[in-house]
Amino acid sequence: MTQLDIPEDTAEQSPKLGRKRDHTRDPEILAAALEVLAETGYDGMTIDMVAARAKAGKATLYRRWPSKGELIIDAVACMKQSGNDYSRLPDTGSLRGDLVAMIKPLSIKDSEKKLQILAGLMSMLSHDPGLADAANAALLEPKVAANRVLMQRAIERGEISAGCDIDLLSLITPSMVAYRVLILRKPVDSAFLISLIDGVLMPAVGLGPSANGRTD
Amino acid sequence: MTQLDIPEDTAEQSPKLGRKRDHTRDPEILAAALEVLAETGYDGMTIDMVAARAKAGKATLYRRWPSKGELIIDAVACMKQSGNDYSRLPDTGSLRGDLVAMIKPLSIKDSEKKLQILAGLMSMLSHDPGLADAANAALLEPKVAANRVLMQRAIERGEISAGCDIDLLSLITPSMVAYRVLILRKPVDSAFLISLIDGVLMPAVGLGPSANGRTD
DNA sequence: CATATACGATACTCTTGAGTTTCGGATCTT
DNA sequence: AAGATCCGAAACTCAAGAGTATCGTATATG
Repeated sequence: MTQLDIPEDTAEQSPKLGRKRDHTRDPEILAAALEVLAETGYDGMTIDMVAARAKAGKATLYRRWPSKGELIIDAVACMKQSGNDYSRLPDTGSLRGDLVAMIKPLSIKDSEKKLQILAGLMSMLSHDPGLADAANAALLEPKVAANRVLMQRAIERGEISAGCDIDLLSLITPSMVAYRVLILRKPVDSAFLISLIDGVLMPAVGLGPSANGRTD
Repeated sequence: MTQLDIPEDTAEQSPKLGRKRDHTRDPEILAAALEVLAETGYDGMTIDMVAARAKAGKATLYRRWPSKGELIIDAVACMKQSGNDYSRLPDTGSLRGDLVAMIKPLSIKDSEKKLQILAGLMSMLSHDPGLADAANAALLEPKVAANRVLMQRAIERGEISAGCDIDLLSLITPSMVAYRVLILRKPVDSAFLISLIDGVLMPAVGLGPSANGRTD
């Protein structure tokens, strides 16, 4: 259990004899598992649901993964690839500009889907630390890391004080978005995110209402 | 379903004839349900577990609640009474003093227990809005409301600007504590909470590092 | 003491879902 | 075309848990 690295993706064993091809269906199956997981939660989700969603046979899933638990661990771990791409971050010259540039409808939808998956796993996180780390690494940490990089760059260019608690501040937006989506069940819009930037983050890094290039 | 008010607590019907007493066991049973819920989550929890924990028979639970779902709805709704008492809030004269005065080991333990209960319910909140509202009202909103009152008083005494987004700021501590407990699974200590107060909340309300009575 | 009621324990039914097996058909290799 | 292998569908086994029913007991009333 709790094997989180993904040793096989494509081209797993040596293709010996006449068979169609290797586990090419894996991506569809894992995507189907994530969809069902987001919709019904881990306990509500059944293997038959995943198989039907992927238009695959239940036996196919069990030929590939030993159990339901391993399947979802694999599915969550594989999320690190899919979803939003945080490898090329905006660089507008100001921290506020960078943070605002991160607000995109696609990014919001991606966050909401990831949070639904997280909600489906939540009750297991306390009992399986490995799954908790994997879920965090795949679902939340990418966004947190992006925030951290933007703030670190702002420190390096002398825009904000080096005394800021970057590790703390980079968690604020993700945690507030999670609260709003999962608990309050309100939509996340750019107005909410701008409020966080201007009402919380900018003051916290020492850039008060008059210390930046806002036009409002 | 989703009947959230609690019409009976003690003295429910007219005691007609010779029976021991009415549903005096209700509090123990509901407390047991909350314990099991926090430990195993809604789906992992069984009626037998709750009955055993409360040293009651399974039939007793079904004589009192029609289903497992109704039992936990009742249990969550009844949490509004128990737990920390936010009716008498500190009044130290300064917002920072009030916020710091709210930090107590007992309050932290209470929050962590409530968050475990929340985690156990999380996957159902998307499918049952009534349960989501009840869980929020019982588990998180009391603390949020307390924060809001403290900030509102700071506005009224002229300590902070009336332009602060109090409804937003009062969510920061709860959401960050939830993130830390449920996702990062790190302990909540006073150092973390002080960091939030001094590194996030105070700057956001316009009380920078030199504008308050801190001695550090 | 007699009676009625609520309780705890336990045995029971019934549904659901995890995991297994079987089988016919499709596809790739040779 | 022949053979080997993988796949999807569906029938199957098995365990667990929700909810029900029964029974002996304890207790309060009268």
